[in-house]
Amino acid sequence: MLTHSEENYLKVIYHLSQTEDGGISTNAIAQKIDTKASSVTDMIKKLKEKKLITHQKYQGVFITALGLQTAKMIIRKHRLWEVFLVDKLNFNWDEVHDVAEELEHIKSEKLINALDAFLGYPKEDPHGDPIPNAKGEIPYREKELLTETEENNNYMCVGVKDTSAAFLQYLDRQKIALGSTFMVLKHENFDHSVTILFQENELTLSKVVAHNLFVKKI
Amino acid sequence: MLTHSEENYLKVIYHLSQTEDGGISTNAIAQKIDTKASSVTDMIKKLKEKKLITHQKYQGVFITALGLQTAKMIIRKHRLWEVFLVDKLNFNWDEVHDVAEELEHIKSEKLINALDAFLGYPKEDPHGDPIPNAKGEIPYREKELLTETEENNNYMCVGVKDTSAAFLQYLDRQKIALGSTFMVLKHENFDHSVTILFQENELTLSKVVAHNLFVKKI
DNA sequence: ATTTATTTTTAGACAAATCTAAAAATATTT
DNA sequence: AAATATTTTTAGATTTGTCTAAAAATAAAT
Repeated sequence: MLTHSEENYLKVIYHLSQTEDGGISTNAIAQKIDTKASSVTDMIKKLKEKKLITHQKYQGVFITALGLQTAKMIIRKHRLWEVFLVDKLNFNWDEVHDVAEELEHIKSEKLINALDAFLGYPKEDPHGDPIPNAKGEIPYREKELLTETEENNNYMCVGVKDTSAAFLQYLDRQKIALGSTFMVLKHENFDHSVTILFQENELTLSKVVAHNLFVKKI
Repeated sequence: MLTHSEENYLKVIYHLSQTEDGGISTNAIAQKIDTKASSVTDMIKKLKEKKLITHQKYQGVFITALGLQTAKMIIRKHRLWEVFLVDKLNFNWDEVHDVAEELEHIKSEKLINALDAFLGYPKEDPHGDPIPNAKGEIPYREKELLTETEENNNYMCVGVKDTSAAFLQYLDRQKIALGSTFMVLKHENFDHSVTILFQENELTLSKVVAHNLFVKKI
């Protein structure tokens, strides 16, 4: 049985493991959790003790198979709760993160599986991130960043990389939501902005925006 | 902002205040929380510091107006989550307590009010306990213990005093649920058992059972 | 009204999760 | 390859919530 704090660390280590190849550094974890490196070192000992990660001094952290499975179950809970908040309680997608961050620590397998069924076994959360099933399997969905797209092709928005309220609210103002479709007109070499044809209007998205929007060719 | 532990203590103090007249003793709290009197003394200092209770050494604890309102909001959350678990996730009424005990600490007013609306502003939880509204008002419902009833009158089961899984499962086996109706046939002087006519059968309930069933004359 | 019993509080300790400051190990630079 | 910089760990302190054991206050009983 893990504490809230242990679960938070494990989740961050899992996410970092997705993009990093080697071990995860103490500093990388500290930065994500917004804590001091010394606190991370302490927590590493606890997670290692519980066989969720491997670690040797001054080398990075590696997540174990047990850690991986455990992390996926936490992420499963987080994302299912997000779906609940949006689909059932009419939260906006920029309002769900903090509450889901609390709800993900509720310990009841029956609860989360019943919630999954109640929601109709959703495959993705409100930000387009995949929801692990009860076994920990993560559904794959084709997607690429808007920055990687080809001109004169049609795409559908299927996810966001940055899930900050600021970015999501920006998308709201542009009327861009998951499921929105558009044609990519032009990649601007100069500033890497992307101009799209969306709802009969030309819309230019900055490099930062384009680099945080996941799309799929249609 | 209160910790989980502070909220648990406050809730217990609230419940004890409902039945006790004078101040709530350290020991009474310790027994309910299943902890040591010294731990209670420590926590009393914290709750007093936060103006949720008043207390002077060796005298009992009294809950303040602020403490009362805070406690009601915790109970509101607990009971609304119980309704959610039973109505939406098909939990049985004997399975909801522990999970609701965790869920009640989730801190989001928006969440709880949205949940309330989603559930259709229920007045009572699955055990027949009243749910405080967003203002903290508690709907009153007429009820009495089965032990207090009159023979040859009809009653409806409207609540349980003991919410333990053991008692609730006993009621399940007898097919007694909230809303069940029956006629009280006989109060046995000898052992204070109560015989009722329920679903065309005579059923004798022990004093313990009868003393934990809330009913309403119909 | 003393003595005895119970309750409550205090004092000191411990585990969990954090911090600061300093030491140790590793990386980087010239 | 030595000097410098960065990262990581250790050591010791703090806060929260708990505990045990002893002291203090209150309640009960003879």
